[in-house]
Amino acid sequence: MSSKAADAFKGKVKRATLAEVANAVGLAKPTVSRALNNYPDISEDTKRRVRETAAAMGYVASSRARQLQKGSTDAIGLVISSASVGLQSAYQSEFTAALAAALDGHGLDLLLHSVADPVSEIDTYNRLFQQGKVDGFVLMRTRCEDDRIRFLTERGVPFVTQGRTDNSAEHAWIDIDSQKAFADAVGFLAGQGHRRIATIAGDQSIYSSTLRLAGYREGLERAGIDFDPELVQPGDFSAASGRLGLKRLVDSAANVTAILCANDATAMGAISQAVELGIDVPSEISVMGYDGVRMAEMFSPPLTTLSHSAAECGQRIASMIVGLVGGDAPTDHQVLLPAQIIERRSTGMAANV
Amino acid sequence: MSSKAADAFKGKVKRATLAEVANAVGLAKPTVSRALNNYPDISEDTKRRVRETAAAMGYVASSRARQLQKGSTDAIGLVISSASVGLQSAYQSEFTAALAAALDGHGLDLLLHSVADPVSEIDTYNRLFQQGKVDGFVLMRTRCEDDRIRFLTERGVPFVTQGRTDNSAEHAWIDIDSQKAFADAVGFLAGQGHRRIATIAGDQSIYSSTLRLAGYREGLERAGIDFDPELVQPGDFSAASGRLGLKRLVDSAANVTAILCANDATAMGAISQAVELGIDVPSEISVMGYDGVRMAEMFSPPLTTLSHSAAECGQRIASMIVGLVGGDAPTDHQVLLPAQIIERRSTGMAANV
DNA sequence: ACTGAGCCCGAAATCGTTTTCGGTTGACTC
DNA sequence: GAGTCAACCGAAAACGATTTCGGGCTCAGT
Repeated sequence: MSSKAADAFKGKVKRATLAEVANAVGLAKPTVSRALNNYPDISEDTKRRVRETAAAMGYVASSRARQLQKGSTDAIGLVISSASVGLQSAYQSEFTAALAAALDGHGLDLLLHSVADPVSEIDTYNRLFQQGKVDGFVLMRTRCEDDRIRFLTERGVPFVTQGRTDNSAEHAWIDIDSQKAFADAVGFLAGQGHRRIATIAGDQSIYSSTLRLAGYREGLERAGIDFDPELVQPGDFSAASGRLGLKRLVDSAANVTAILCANDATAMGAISQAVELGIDVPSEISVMGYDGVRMAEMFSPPLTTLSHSAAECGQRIASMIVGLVGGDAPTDHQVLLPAQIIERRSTGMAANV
Repeated sequence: MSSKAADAFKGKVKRATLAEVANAVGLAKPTVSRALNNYPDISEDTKRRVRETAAAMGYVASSRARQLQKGSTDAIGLVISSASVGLQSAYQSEFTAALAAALDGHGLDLLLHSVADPVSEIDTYNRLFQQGKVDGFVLMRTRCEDDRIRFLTERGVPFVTQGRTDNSAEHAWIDIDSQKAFADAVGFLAGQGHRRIATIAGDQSIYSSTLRLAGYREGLERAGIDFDPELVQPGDFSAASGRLGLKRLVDSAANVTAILCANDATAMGAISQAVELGIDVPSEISVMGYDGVRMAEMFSPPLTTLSHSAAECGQRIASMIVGLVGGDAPTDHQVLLPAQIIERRSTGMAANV
């Protein structure tokens, strides 16, 4: 039964080969190859003839063979760890989709590989590249000291990170200026009369989290507000950490009137906790997110957040990686993008001063 | 500058080849190949020796060359259309992550390809397979009459769909029993005293939407409630359609006390609209979702929904596709999974009877 | 000592492209 | 009319693995 299916399958799947096309059109393989690849030393007439028969035969060049010969893959790798957030995060998946779309524009595919065990992460990068499955990588969620980056840099594997690191001078990266964004956000909240502005931070091993925190302090300083360590709650980008953070802030009776969250998920968690505690957002407490995920708009109340374009980020990364694979120096590709405040209804004027 | 980088890159990236390993260990290529692939006709001693030197040299077989010879790719394709939801939907991305993780267990990679223009969708499937970039496909969001399915079936390309279609007897699929799920949901709501139970449907060109609607009617009938077409709002799985649907239902003064939404995003949209309209959920109106996305738990109020395991779905699909690529008949792989009600706080007893 | 059976291993072909390097043509010069 | 130069095209090698086929060994059996 199943072997019959296999036979049928094999029968139908037989692709035309270059040699067959060459034979049909009465030319040699190399000629057909060059005609199809539009080489200048083939007459227009021949090209046309070749193209026609090739099309008629439904010929599509085997990328396997082509890759073997040319040495490149036309695919770039993205490894997500199923243990941690991976695509679970709305932002990550929006970004991934944008990236895939942008890569398509360059004729590249995105090879998505999930790794269960964080320990074997490096190994996966190595294998994927050594096997010749990808020409380079895109790294998400860069950590302050990121083993992956050291490893890839050492072997000269092309990659671009989304987010900087402790030694981002050395590699290609694209990042959102989250420090400025957070400073702006604090300024925005201060402008609404808030003085007791708390933050629920992200995972501090992620470099960007430290930047966001730095931006928070910078904004405070600029607004002439003293920094109060009590108003900094730890978090990990999860909605759960938002819930917990808000509860702690409320329990601490620190008179917080506004909370700046490390990302939108955290903000949503914080709000949902607030609602449960009978605290109104924004009249009693303002909550602000970061990332501008699609869902934020539909939340109740719609989330005030700092937004940046995942699409543009994807576009930029795509052309960066193309450049890198082409031999550009990593240091030639370092891009900082701005984020802007999107005011919705989770923030408002400070209540009691 | 950049050429220097390219040189450095090329220098570092030089992989060991089979011939080199063979040379180093003093054996012929085929022997080394078979030793590495653990063929029975190679002595244990030789295998060990080969493995050791291979490891020492950091040899990793080029999958390009291997694929060319063996004819298979060890990758399966997932094409998302950037125009429509794609990975934007929380459920789709959770599912994608689960799928990637499950495929990894079978030594397969997931090739993610984004297509901007829906018209070129079929063409993309064709090219990806013809080029030999993938061994098969996973299709998400199957439509009632799905061109992709006809196309792939005709050429005997292995694929499994997530969701049935009008002629799902012919192909491999996995699906959630959304019809039963919706019938159950209606029963659940009826059990809480609701009689005016509305639904905000999904895109009716998606097969599953029709099933959900059928389940809704089935549940109504079973609960002895008359079907009222006025209580069926059109939608498209978006939060926006949830907002609109709720507004329409409220405006119609149809005394709705419960709304069953096509998916979680729609439910969240409906709730956010309700809140804006000053309608309390669930005391004035109960809202129920479907899919059980992670975010639903953190919503305010936490969403009552119908949940199914994306992880299991991914697992099953992975082994199905492996079977299909191995030559199994598509009809041998058809799986229906149940969903179960997760009661949270967006639903409650009917208010005024 | 000779034969046949296993056990190991190697030579060469193969997968389907692209590249390198020439080799025909014909037109065009002087 | 020999020589030069383009313009086109083809033969063979290359990419790096796997598979097919067959050939040395060793060792037991007679």
